[in-house]
Amino acid sequence: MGKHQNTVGSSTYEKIKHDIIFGQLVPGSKLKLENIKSQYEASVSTLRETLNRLASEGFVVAEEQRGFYVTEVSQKDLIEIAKLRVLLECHAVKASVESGDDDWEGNLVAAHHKLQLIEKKMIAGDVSEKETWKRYDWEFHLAVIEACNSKNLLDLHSILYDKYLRYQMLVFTFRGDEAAQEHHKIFEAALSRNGTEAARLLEAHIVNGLEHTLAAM
Amino acid sequence: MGKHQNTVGSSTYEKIKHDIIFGQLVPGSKLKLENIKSQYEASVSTLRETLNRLASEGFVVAEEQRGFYVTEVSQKDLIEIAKLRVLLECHAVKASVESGDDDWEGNLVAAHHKLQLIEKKMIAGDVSEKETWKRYDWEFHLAVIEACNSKNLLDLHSILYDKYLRYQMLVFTFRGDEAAQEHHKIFEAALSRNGTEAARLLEAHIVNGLEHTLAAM
DNA sequence: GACTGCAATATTATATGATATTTTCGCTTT
DNA sequence: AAAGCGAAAATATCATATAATATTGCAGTC
Repeated sequence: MGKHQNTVGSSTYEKIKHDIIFGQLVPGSKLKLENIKSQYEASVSTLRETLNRLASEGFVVAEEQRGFYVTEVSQKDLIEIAKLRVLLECHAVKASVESGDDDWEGNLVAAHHKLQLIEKKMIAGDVSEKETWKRYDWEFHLAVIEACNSKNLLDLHSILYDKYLRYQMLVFTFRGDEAAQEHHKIFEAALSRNGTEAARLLEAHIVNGLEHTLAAM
Repeated sequence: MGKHQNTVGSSTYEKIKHDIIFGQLVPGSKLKLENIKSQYEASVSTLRETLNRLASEGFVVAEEQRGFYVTEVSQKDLIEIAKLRVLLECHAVKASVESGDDDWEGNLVAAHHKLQLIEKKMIAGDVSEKETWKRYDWEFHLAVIEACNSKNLLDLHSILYDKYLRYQMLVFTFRGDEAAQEHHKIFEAALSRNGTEAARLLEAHIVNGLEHTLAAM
């Protein structure tokens, strides 16, 4: 069902964002329009649209009359992002387990199942599908909070997740079995509608990931 | 001091954002490039850059190959935004009173003083400086949380404040003395480093504003 | 001889109008 | 009515012109 990219604009947006998150575009480097023009096969106007969008989201820094730069990384920034993710995601999970319906449960079960499958593969040593794994991780975390009933909250969370992901990719190391077990516990708490417990587990999960990443930086 | 933005791009960004927040551009209306081109005196490419930025922030909705629209308003959306503002701002104020230094205190005192001055004028019946009043309100709320030590948090809060402000402008009615007293109490709690109390007062302040706005919608 | 300040030059970002696609909408035909 | 077919309108993209910044080279100074 490969969703085909319609416009040049949206596909370059996806590509550049992907390249920032997955480290192909190194933090702090300058994005000279003429250079990236050939690399991403789009005109300057299209690229400027894209870079302006990414700047609003914080993946790119736009300096007036001086061009665009890939946003720098720092331990301080990572800590801020992790804390915000805790704040938003824990709040969201409580709201979500309160009002999640059968569809929500079904979706959550599916997302958890898929995540577990790929985590088993990864633990067994197959690291070939790093990006698929991260997509399933994203889908699981989203599924948990999706019934929080706030589009605004989900939108903010989505950007924070991507920023956090960028740091994880920067120092890529697999936390393996530990993370898988945390996911499973979060899943159980959410499904049994224990919002407080789910939030507690989620916070621990994010903080553990943070410390793992900080240590590797 | 009035720092002047010199590029066409940044000044049209400011103008369009202002016109959305202050209701000159009505919710849901289509932003046809040719039309707004003459209105804002910028080329289509420049306008597209601007509209893409505003779309990332949520003030504009971009529909692929179908153009741009001013984001719709709804009671549900307002409630979501108010709740998020409570979540972020209350978290921030606690962190801020923990680590605010003398500069922070000085800034806060100044911001509170200016806000009180204009609130007195407004209560006395002078409604001519609506925008100045709102700027001072913003500066006060920012001053309270500014020492929270998280640029990411302040950035998110800034956008939420503007979204909330848009709803307040939509149904403009002055809450007067009541809001002024709330501000004063928040100020006192923050200055005496009582984070929990400041957060409690802040939440009440935002919720009161929300109810006031909802009732008028 | 190295350092500072300044002007000429090259590079880069910004802004624009023109062109190519895509969508929309009215009209015809079934 | 519903489907199919253009013409008109709007969006997306591009190549180029303009304005700003960065760089280079050269003089004058310490």
